[in-house]
Amino acid sequence: MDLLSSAGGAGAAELSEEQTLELIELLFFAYRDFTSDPDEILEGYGFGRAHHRVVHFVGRNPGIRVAELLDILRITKQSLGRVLRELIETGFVFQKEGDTDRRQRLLYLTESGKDLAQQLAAPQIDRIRAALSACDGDAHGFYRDVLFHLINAQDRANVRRLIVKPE
Amino acid sequence: MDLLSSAGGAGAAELSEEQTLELIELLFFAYRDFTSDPDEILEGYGFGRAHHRVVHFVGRNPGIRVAELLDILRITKQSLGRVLRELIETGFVFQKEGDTDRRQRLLYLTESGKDLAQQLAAPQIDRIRAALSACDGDAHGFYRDVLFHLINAQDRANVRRLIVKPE
DNA sequence: TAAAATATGTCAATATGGCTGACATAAATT
DNA sequence: AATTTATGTCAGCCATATTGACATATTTTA
Repeated sequence: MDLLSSAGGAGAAELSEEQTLELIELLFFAYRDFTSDPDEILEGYGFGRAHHRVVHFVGRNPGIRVAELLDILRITKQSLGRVLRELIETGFVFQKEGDTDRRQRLLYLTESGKDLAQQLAAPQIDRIRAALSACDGDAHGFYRDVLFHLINAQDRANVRRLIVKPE
Repeated sequence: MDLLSSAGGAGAAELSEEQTLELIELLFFAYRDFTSDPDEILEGYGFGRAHHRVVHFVGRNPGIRVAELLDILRITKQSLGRVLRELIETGFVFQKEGDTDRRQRLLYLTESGKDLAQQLAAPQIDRIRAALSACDGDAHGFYRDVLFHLINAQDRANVRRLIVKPE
């Protein structure tokens, strides 16, 4: 084992500032291009990135409460309100009263909403698969672990619970 | 704090749609938190994320041309114009006429600009170092390679040239 | 040299997606 | 019965992006 290894990782010394800045920039460029495909599709519907996020998370979490969506997106209910109203008016999302708590407005995608979600996800899925195919070994595992640890420590448990779906 | 058991490998089969969707969501959450630290700092200056991007890329590429900055940010010159003007008026950026081409307005950070860039980068550097320390082995290399391959293929050479600095 | 292309800047109008603050309603909890 | 919670909405504001048109200076080209 390397004598200079850091405590947390398994043998990796701390990155230089230069190396870290490269990663900062790579994340910017990757995110820029990653969002560009759905952005083009959304234009055809008169929607923006905010609609994409709502459609995505409602699609992945049918029956999600408004409060939870707000916590995911970290925006105000006023901001979400407009986007949600548009998605409901145009028939991509619908609301259902909560079973146990009738104050809740549980959110679901309509069939059109599911189609849209799939259409938006497709190019991103392709892009990720292509990127991982171009990398060696367990790139998937490492990529996933690094992203996970970039999330605020106090939010990681919530995120894991949210994204990992039981079979 | 491991997320999932990882069983990838070289020449591994394509990721399932479910696995890919998890990566899509992780990128969203990682980016959300990654940008939150500088966002707070920027507020104190009355700046936004657009100012951050300009300060960052001018700081990393002293003497960058406006056209190249536009290509990096993928925004219109009108959008850049306002942000750039504010940064110049407040003394964080200055322009210099190009040596060979006097139409060019080469961009540089002032000392205040360098301070600001460093201040904005610091929490992101810390966050990346902490994330990589929490991961095994060559997480850095894999993370870097995946991000690189998420970039549009036709842009990768440009990005590499831009982010890798000669010693 | 004149014409065209390039690098940059700016004015005006518009759209999206955030924000704060205030207030309202219905339903659950205390 | 009073309070809290979950949600919605009105109004106004701000930041950041857009398109289109036009201006200026400079370089390149025919």
